[in-house]
Amino acid sequence: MVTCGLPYANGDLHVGHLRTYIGGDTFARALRKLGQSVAFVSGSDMHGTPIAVNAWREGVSPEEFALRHHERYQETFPRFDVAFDNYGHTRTETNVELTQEFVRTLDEEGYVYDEAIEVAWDPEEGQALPDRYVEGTCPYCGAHARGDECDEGCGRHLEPGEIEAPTSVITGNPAEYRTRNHKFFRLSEFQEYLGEFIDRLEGTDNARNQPREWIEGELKDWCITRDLDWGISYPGEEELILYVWVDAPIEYVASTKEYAESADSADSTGADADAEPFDWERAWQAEGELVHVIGRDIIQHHAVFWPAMLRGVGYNEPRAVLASGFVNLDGRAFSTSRNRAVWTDDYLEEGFDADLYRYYVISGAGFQQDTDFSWDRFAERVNSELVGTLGNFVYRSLLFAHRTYEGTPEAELSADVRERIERAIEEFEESVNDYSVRAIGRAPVELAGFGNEYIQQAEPWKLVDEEPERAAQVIRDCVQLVKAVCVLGAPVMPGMAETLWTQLGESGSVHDVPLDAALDAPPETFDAPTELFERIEDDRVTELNEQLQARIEEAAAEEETDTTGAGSDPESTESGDGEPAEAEAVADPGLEPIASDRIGFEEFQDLDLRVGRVERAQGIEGSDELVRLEVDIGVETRQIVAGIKQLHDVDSLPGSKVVIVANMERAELFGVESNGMVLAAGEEADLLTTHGNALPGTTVR
RNA sequence: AGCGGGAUGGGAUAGUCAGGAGAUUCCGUGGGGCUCAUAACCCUGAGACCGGUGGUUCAAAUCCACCUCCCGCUACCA
Repeated sequence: MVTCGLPYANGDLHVGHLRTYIGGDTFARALRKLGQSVAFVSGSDMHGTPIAVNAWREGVSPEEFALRHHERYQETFPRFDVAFDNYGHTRTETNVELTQEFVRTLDEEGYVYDEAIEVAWDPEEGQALPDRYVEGTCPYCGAHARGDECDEGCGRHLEPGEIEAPTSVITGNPAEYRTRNHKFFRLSEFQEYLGEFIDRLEGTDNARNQPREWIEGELKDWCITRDLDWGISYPGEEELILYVWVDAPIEYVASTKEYAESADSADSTGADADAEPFDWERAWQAEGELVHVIGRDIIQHHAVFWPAMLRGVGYNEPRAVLASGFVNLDGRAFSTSRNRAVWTDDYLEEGFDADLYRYYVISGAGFQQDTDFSWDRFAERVNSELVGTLGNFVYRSLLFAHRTYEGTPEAELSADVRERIERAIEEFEESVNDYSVRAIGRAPVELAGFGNEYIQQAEPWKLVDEEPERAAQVIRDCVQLVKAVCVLGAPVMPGMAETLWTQLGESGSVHDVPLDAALDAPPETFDAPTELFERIEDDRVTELNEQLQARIEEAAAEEETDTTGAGSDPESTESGDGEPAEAEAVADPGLEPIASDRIGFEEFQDLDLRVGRVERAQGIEGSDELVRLEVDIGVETRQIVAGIKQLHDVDSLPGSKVVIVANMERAELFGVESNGMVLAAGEEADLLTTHGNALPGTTVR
C-alpha cells in the first residue's frame, strides 16, 4: 500500500504541492519494478471548516465547492503522470460508511468518551465558531488574535474561551460561549504502544523524530467531533460531526476498497499477472505493508493520531511514513494569497512535459529536505542533465545504431557494461529499500552519464571502418545501456520511458516489465530515434521569469488597492514568508564616519519613503524594545514593528507623524509581521517627522 | 522555551543511521580533445581545513558534549 496525503479541496494546486504526489507515484512505480504488488491510492479531503466557510462566502454549497476542486485535482494528477489506482474523496459512500464503522468500533472498544466543553457561538447565526473563526484580543499580550492562537502578538496557543472580546470572523457578530457535548478519543491509552511504534517506524527521519516530543511527553485525549454541519456524522448522533482528521485518513482505506471493487484492480497489480482482484482487507488487516507519503506539515497526524486509530480498530500499523520537505519559489515560500506561485496549469500551459518537473523535484534534494523551484534552475537542470546527459546519450547511441546496423548490432554484451548495469540495478533496489526517492530518480541519469563516457572513449565512429567488430560491440553495449536507462527511468519519467521503449522497437509497456529487463536483449531492428527532450533556451527563461514577476506585482497591486481587505484569509498558512530582515541597527555611541561610497539619484529612488501617521501602538510582550505600530500611510494602514519601546511612551505615540520606508521587505520580528520600517535617529530613536502638514502617504524626497 | 530539520569549494546538492582510499554530482570557471550527438559530449586544472570549540578513536564531514546561526513544529486549521 502506498498512499499520498489528501489534498484539501479548497484551492488550486501549485507545483510545490505536487512534490508529495510525484514522490509517492515514483516510489509506487519503483516498487512495482521490484515485482511487488502495489496499490497506490489517495483522494480529496472534502470536509472541515475552511471549505464550509469559503463555500458560504461564495454562496454555494460546501459540497459543490469541494467537488469542483476535487474534479480539478482528479484531472491534474494524470497530467503529471501521477497514476493513482484509485482517487476518491472523503464524501463517497465508501468513506462515509467506513468512517462510521471505524468510529463505531472505537466506541465499542471503549476508546471514546463524552465530555462537555466550551465553544464559541454566534448567537445571531445560531452557529458554532470553531477555533480560527473567532478573533478577539489576546489575554496575555493584548494583541489582536485568532481564536486558537495569538498569531499577531505573543504567538501563544489559546484554549477555547480564553480570548477576550471574541467576534465571529464570518459575520463580525460578537461571539459568546456555550457548553457543548463532544466526543474524545482516548489517545492517552496508546502512549505505550506509540512509544514502541515510533521506534520501528521506517521512512524519513523527520517522521520518526518529530512526534517524539508528544509521544514521550504526555498525550492528551483527542476531541474528534465539531459543531459544524459539514462532515460525517458521529454514528448514532446525527447532530455531532466528526472532525475532518478522523475521516480524512480513513479515505486511504476507502480508496483502496474502491480500487479493489473496481474492474481494473485485476490487471494492474504489477509484474505478477495473476488476475486476482486486489484484496483490500488483506492489505489493511493482514500482511499488507503500509507506506504513507505526506508533506512534513502533517507528520503528527500520521505518526500519532492515525496509528492509534488503526491500532484501536485492529488494523495494520504503518510501516513507513515519508514526509517531504516544502518547495520554495526562488527561495521564499509559495504564497497562494499573493499569487506568488507557479500553478500546475501554468506549467502545463507552457507546454512542458510532466517528466521534466518530475525529475527536477525528485532528484533536486533529499525527499525530506526543503528545496527550491526557479525557472533558472529548472532550465539549468533540464538542459544539462536531461538534454545533455540522458537525451544526448540515448539519441547518439540509437541514431548511430540505426544508421549503421538498422538496429542492435550482432555482438555479445561486454562484461564491463553488464556489470555496470547490474550495479545500477542493485543500487536501484537499495534506494527503494532505503526509501531514497531521490536516488531512484537519479539512477537513469547516472547510468546515461556512464554511457556518454563509454561511447566517447570508445569512439565507435572511428572504429566502424578500422575495426568493425569492435564497433559493433560498443554499439551493442550502448543500446543495452539505453534500454537499462529506459527501465530504470520509468518510475521517475514515465512518459520519457514509454517513448524510448517504442523507439527501441520494444512491444508492450515498459511499466509492465521488471527491473531485470534492463539486461534483456534489445530488439534487433528499430527506426531512427527522435530527440527525447528539448533544450530550454535562455530567452525563454527570461520570459518565464518576467511573466511570473508581472503576476506577483499585479497581485500585490490589487492587494494594495483593496482597502476592504480586512477579512482574514482562512488558509493563510502559506503566507508566512519570513524573510529575515535586519531589525533597526542600533547606532554606536559616537558618530559613525560618513559612508565613502556615493550613490546615484536612481539608487536613492529605490527607497519608497512616505509620511505616515501612527494610529495605534502597542508593546510586544516578551520583547524589551519592540513595539507594534499601525501606521496610516494614506492608501492603507500598515503594521510595522519598531524597536522603540524603551525610548518612548508607547501610549503617546498615536497621532505622531513619522517617516517610513514603505517598500521595505516584510519581516517577522517576535512572530509579528513588520511591513515597513520607521525611521528614527540614534540611540534615542528620535523619530523622523515632518514640520508642515504633509498628509499621510506623501512621498519623501 | 522545548522539540525536529539544516549549516559541506562562488551557487546548488550528496555522503552522516552501519567512522577509514584523492569528499559526490550539477552550474560557473582555466586548459585540452572529439565531431556519432540537441554549440550537445569527453578529458584535465583551480577552488571546501565539511558552522564553531572541545572530546572519543590508530583514524571523525560521520560518534559524544557544549555553542552560534537559519528553517519548521508545538494538538479542538487543513
